[in-house]
Amino acid sequence: MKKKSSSPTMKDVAAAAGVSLGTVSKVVNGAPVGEEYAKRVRDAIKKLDYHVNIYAQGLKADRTYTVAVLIPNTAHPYFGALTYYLNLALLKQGYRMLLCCTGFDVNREQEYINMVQQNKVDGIIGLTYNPSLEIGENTPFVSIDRIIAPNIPCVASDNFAGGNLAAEKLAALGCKNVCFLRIGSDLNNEPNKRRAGFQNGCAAAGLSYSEKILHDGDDTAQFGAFLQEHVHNGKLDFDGIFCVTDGLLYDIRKLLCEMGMRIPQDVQMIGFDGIRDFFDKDYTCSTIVQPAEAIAQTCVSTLLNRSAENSTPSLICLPVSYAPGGTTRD
Amino acid sequence: MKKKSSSPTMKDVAAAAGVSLGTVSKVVNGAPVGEEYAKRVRDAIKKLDYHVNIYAQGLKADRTYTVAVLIPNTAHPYFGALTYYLNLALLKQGYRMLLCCTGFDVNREQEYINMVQQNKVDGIIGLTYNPSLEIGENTPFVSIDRIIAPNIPCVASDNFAGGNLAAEKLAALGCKNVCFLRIGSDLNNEPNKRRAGFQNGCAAAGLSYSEKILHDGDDTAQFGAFLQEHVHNGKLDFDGIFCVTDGLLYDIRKLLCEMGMRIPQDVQMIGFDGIRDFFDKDYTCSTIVQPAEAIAQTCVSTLLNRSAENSTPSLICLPVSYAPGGTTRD
DNA sequence: CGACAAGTGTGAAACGTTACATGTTATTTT
DNA sequence: AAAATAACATGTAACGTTTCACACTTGTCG
Repeated sequence: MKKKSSSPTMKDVAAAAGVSLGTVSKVVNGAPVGEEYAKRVRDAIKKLDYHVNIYAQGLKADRTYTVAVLIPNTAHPYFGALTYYLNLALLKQGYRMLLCCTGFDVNREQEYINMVQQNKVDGIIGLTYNPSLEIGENTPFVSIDRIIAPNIPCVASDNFAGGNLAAEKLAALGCKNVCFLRIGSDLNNEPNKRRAGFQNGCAAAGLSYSEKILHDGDDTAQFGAFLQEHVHNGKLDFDGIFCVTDGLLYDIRKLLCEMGMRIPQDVQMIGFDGIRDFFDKDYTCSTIVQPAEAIAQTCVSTLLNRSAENSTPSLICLPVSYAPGGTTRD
Repeated sequence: MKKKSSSPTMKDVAAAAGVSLGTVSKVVNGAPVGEEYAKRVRDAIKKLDYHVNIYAQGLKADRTYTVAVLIPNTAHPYFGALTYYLNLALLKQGYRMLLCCTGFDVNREQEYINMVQQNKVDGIIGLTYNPSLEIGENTPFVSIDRIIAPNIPCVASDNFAGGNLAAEKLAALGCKNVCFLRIGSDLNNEPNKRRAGFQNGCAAAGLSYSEKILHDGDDTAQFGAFLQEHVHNGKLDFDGIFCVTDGLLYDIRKLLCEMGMRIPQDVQMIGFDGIRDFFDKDYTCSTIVQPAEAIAQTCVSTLLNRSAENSTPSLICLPVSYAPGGTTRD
């Protein structure tokens, strides 16, 4: 017995419409076909509920309508949001998304890239940390937040402007002594420009600047020790803190609360990312908002148009904005 | 000029090893091959850096090593974590993951299912809300948190036990008057058993029980109004609150803080899901922890072994646990 | 009126793999 | 020692598309 559930093929459509295989293919792919034939084919397609087999298509045409997305971990709200918007933008363009979570593991990043290249995806969008990633010439790649090579487009929000904006806001909110906190890799990636932007803004506004920077693998308890050192007469030396991400802000907020500091009464805090609550409504802290949806859309359009215009800029910066979220007095 | 970058094919390997195409195929697929030949083939594969073309394989073998995952929105921490662990579990089994974010849209759920079925994925893992989902007979499906049909396995954590555990913990922490808060669809899905479990636990521990339940689309401000009604002489009627998810807990906590209530001094709160902080270390609130990693692994193993043993139970419940996270006095 | 071009349908040959029927050895049985 | 039987390599026919050379129809022009 023949498989009942097997989908109809182009051959079936051709037979039903009384035309040849090639004609059906042309109709499916929008090649010029006489109206009378085209109609017969379209009717047959509808009647049989025919859909092209992407594996046959991919084999023949080297075109798979599939894009691989490399992201560290979807469990992090910002990366999760980025993934969601990438999925949406790809869907809108008729592309499927192969998700590859790298878990911040530089080896897994490379393994995934090798894997998806053999799988002949149409392109890769990656937020990676491997400083010496090897990407095949034949697979279009768009990078997020990290400049990998001159010929690989990088999409990021304007991190320098964001850092600058945080300083301006803290100054406008009455802060005098501010502090920058960061943890993360020391790569020369875009988010690390937040610090320079913040320093620039502090200098312009005449704010007193301090900082504490930890690296991957450092014990975050060092932030607690640092903050303790800066308490005098029960008061914190800083009246404003800029955290490199909202995630870090949560942790620092917890530490400060345990130290008896009130937020925003005693210290005002600004984070970076723009993470929102469960209902996607309010921001969970005062924050510099990255335009996640715009970043995702830009990645997708850059990737899909890459071959079209070969004058793609190597860095595309998208504007950030400020949103109050309870950790500042506005 | 021929495409330089095109990958080597089985034919190239066969030529390099001096054997036939079929022999290479056997080696690749683990069929019995003479050791001498096998070695020649393995060497050639390594030398040419050959990898099978999954599109040719999928076309011929109807086996694609790809699983589609339907999830509402990866931007939500719990769904994001589930996605991450699913990705990991699938990778470990050699499967690729096609991500399909449905945005809680029942129509998109159905569209995605239709799409991935035509794309001949090997199976689907879905956390869906459409009460009348149509799933083709030929595509294995494993459902999360929702019983769709008797022949479709459902993986969920033990929601009833979790609700019960929340009541036990609140009682042990000294609560007398507790309240259950929920918002969401009214589907007969597994998470909705949290309420019954909590009621059961309250009755067993002699706690006074109240509840406020909102439905999809309701204005969450109603929770604020409800809580305001239950303030007498500046004190809240409840000394313990069980929120149906951690996400809801965050919002309620924010409301209570704005009302001047201190947590956990005035009210103790327990959520459900087990969302952790940015560094995957601490819990962000006291919570009933769903074993996200175990759920993901169970989904994958159930899906991949489904045809093997056709005696798969229709509901697989995984144990939950309690974790303090600052919103209770422990 | 014959030739030529433009437009468009047709059939066959790929794409890289797997499966199955054949061949070819090497090994065992009587 | 001849025959039967393993064991395993080979070649070929699919799988469902796309593409390309070719054929056929029309219409146009000298």
